Amino acid sequence: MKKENDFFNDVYEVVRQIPKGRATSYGAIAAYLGKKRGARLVGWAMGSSYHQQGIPAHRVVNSQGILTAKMLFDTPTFMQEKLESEGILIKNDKIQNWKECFWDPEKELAL
DNA sequence: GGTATGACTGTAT
DNA sequence: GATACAGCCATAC
Repeated sequence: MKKENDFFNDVYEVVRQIPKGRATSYGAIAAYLGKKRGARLVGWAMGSSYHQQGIPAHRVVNSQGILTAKMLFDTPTFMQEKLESEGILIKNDKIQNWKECFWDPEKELAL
């Protein structure tokens, strides 16, 4: 079967649509794609493609708003500084106003 | 096709 | 609050 609409592709689409100054969680994306417990796939998919242009992977954090992947970027501060530059307040690698920055694709995209 | 792994999440202790 | 364990799904070997 064709796979042009891979899980990866869907992840890219969603992540690309994350507005500036906002962030979302792996679980939210997974749930939006129908993989209620496939958060790991989202993270894995991102890790395999965060190098690609147009994928603001730094806007994707875990359910607690913690920058779990910051260490995987070129620099451990890249992710935090990037988010801070967009207006997101971060402390201890964790988004302080997480609930305010949280961008839920199921609601925002309102499919 | 089975085993191992992963940027996760939720429940249990 | 922190640690431990289990669940879930796709990719890689």
